[in-house]
Amino acid sequence: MTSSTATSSDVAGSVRDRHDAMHAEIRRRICLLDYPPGQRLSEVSLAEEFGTSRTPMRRVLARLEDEGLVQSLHGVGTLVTDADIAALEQEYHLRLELTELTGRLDPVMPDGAFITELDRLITRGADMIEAGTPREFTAFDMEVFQLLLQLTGNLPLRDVLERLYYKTKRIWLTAAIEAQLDLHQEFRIFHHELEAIRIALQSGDLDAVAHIQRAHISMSFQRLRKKRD
Amino acid sequence: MTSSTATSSDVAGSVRDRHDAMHAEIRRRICLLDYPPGQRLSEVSLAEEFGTSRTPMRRVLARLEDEGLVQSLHGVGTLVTDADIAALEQEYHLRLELTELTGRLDPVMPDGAFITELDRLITRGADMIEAGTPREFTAFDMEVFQLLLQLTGNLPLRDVLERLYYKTKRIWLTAAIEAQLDLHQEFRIFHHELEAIRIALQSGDLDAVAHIQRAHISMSFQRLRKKRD
DNA sequence: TTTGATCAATTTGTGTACAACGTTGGCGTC
DNA sequence: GACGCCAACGTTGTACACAAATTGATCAAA
Repeated sequence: MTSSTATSSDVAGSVRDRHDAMHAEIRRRICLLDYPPGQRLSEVSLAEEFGTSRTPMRRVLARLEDEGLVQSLHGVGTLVTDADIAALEQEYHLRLELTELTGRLDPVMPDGAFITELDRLITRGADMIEAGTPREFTAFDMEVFQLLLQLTGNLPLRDVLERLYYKTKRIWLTAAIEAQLDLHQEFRIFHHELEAIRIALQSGDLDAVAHIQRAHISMSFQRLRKKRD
Repeated sequence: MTSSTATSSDVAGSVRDRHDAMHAEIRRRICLLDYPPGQRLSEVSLAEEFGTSRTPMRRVLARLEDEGLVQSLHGVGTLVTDADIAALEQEYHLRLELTELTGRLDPVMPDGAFITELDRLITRGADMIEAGTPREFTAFDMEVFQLLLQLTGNLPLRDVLERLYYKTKRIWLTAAIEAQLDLHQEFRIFHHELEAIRIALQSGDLDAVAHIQRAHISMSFQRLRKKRD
């Protein structure tokens, strides 16, 4: 899960790896709506679950707060942040542009393992079109995102895109469910996107891959906005 | 999620404001090379200086670590991160593109107070060309950056640009000093840039302002790279 | 002199008790 | 019945004591 953390130096990163693992897991739960917006998280409960004390858990939650996924209020609790439409719009616009940048900044031509993994995901996605739940679809979407992120070697760009993804995806999902968006149609469109990306990859055109992603992110947000009216 | 985070609700943000103030101050010292790369920071000393204990200070340092300005090593200390040329190059490329975006994503037409402040800074910069020290120049550069950042209303973009600025500026400065770059020439060029920006602002062309900034960031990095050979 | 191990000192990481703060429910009064 | 006060409770923020880890010095042996 926390595979490619590349704690540059040595084995001393074991402590940091534990923190990263906790952070990734809680972030995943928030994105999968296991912790829906408004949910109150308990520092002591989470600390006990991960077999540690409040101190390290508080550091993880503080990082999630800096990333805008939770908000800690003195005397109240640590709450999963709720939808902020204005912020969501700004984050989406920025995500569009940054996604396009992945094709221009340090593009990394994928190796065989990458293609194999992508094909595996495409097949899994095809099976999921009919029988998939929203939760499974979101988990699938996360995996695809993490894979395609490797197409740029620009690490700061990766970090920013990852942050924006986790901050926008769950809000999009809650809004999509609330607006009764046709999720099965979304699955089909996503499947088409992946096939288009695969074709572009076979041509070795990473810039095209980036623009395909950009187009689909844009359209996805447009569909949601149209449905909300 | 940095400085101007509009502590949404009420006075309860006083605690958070204290943290933000400590964070901004230490970040400033790092950027001004008061804490040069490799410097070892003491949690207890900093805590005492800011009139608090290690716990809140550790949270501030953890945030600085997430931003890549320091690195904490168990049993060793908290060290100001050193130059990483490969990372610097990636950060600069990303900064270029994001700076250009400020002219397209939620551009904010400046009001009178903004122009007044810009004129004040330009005048101060002119006085500094002959008599300014590298430290004063950097502090001046920081003020200009913070002001021009207000030309975009896209908050996530602001956050990312701010992070990249503080991560790259100090490394550029150390490398510039080490490569014996002509800092007075850099001052003059910067002064010209500000006058060009002022003209573009009078035309109300925020996209031009963004491109001027982009061009100067690019050229600044090019001059440094040429000097390093 | 060089090399090696051992130990003390310093630093970050963790656990825990307590303070600060907001919420909620009950109780009393109007 | 409605409104307001207040106290008890739960939660986050802070302080401090201790554990874990690395570094540097010191000393002994080859």
